[in-house]
Amino acid sequence: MGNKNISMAVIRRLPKYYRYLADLLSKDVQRISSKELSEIIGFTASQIRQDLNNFGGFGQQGYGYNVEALHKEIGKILGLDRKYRAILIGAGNLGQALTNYTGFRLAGFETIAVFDANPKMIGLKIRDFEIMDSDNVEEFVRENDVDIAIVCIPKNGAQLVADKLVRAGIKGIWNFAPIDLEVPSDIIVENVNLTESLFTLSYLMKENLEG
Amino acid sequence: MGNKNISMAVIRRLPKYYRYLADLLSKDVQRISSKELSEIIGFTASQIRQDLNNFGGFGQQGYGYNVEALHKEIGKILGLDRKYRAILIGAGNLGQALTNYTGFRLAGFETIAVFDANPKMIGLKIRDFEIMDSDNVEEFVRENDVDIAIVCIPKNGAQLVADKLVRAGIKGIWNFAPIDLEVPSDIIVENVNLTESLFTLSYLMKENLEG
DNA sequence: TAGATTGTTAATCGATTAACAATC
DNA sequence: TAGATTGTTAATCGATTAACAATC
Repeated sequence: MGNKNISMAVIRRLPKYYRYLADLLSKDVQRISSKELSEIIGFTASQIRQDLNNFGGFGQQGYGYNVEALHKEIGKILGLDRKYRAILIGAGNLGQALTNYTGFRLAGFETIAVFDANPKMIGLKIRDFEIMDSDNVEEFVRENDVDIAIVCIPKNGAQLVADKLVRAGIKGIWNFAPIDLEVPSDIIVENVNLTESLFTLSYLMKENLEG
Repeated sequence: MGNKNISMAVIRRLPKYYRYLADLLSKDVQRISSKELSEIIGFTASQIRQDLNNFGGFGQQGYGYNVEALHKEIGKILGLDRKYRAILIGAGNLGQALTNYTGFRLAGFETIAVFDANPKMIGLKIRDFEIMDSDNVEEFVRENDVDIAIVCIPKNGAQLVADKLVRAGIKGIWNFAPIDLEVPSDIIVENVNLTESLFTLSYLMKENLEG
């Protein structure tokens, strides 16, 4: 049962709800009204109620929301109760950082292999992973149950790797290459584009300095 | 002369225009119409014309846009012709990756110092930088001309560091800590929240699998 | 019960798209 | 000139906010 059309604007607010609810939970806050939450999270109370009601009536009139229950519900909505098997492609600086990134496991993602195209890297170890040859990634995805690929390679090779992954049956890509990958519409791509973020910062800095 | 109110939606599309125009330029394409650009970038032609006209009339009726000129103009709008002096705080995996990230210099950002709180890290070298003690960051910002700080530390210490930076007169923060920093409204904060990105991917994967 | 706060409908606002006169 | 395409105004669409009846 996929949900009726939830807009990306709503979806991208969900992790924020989850995070603020976890904070409240760690402070032993039992319940919270949309008004109180609005004050700490910075969305309007109205928006909070609208957002949550896309997924169900989690609150109670006159009471508000139970923090623990809501936190758990949003976790479920985000799919954090699931396990996804991931491979990482591109064991450069960023790739290594992500391999060691613990938030990854907390979200239910488990890295099962690491690949690189550089012969000097192949065979070296990152955490428990012996770096494998990128040439074998298609075969590996075919023969193992891989849900997502984390793509951390320069933009030149990225589309080619994406094509391989798609052929091998990958379901999602967490893409750090500064390029818009072209994939069939049933493959999920979530981009983290540091260049775009940096350019945005540059723009805002410039505007701010000029007044 | 700051621009009339440009929405964030428009601003976040600018880096994409810049990137696609660079691609066209590298393919020696001289001119392009909003319709042609729309086909490769995936925005509507109407939106492209609206977006660009926020900043000036860069096109010519009956002709379209000169690729090189437009690319250059957007670079200027993004402030890529400027120099910003940056420090990096938190020399862990991600911090090291960013220190070595070349796109950074291409955008006009120059790293001038690297800090870490871990005594075992202090004194070690990353690229040309001897890692300095985070305790000295406030003093350093005060005494040197620092425009932005790249914050790559765990969320616990992040607000405290941000407070120090603000006191010392920082103008912008590129924030990788998974927390919403509270800073005065004249300080620019650009967030890169890997956890939120990952949770979004998890949500979309789940929805996709469930149909 | 009275007070509080949700869930939900209606109103507003802003962003996107369509249309077309201006003009190269 | 005729054709193409912009710049810009108007129309549409979608997202946010306001309002309030339902109800705990």
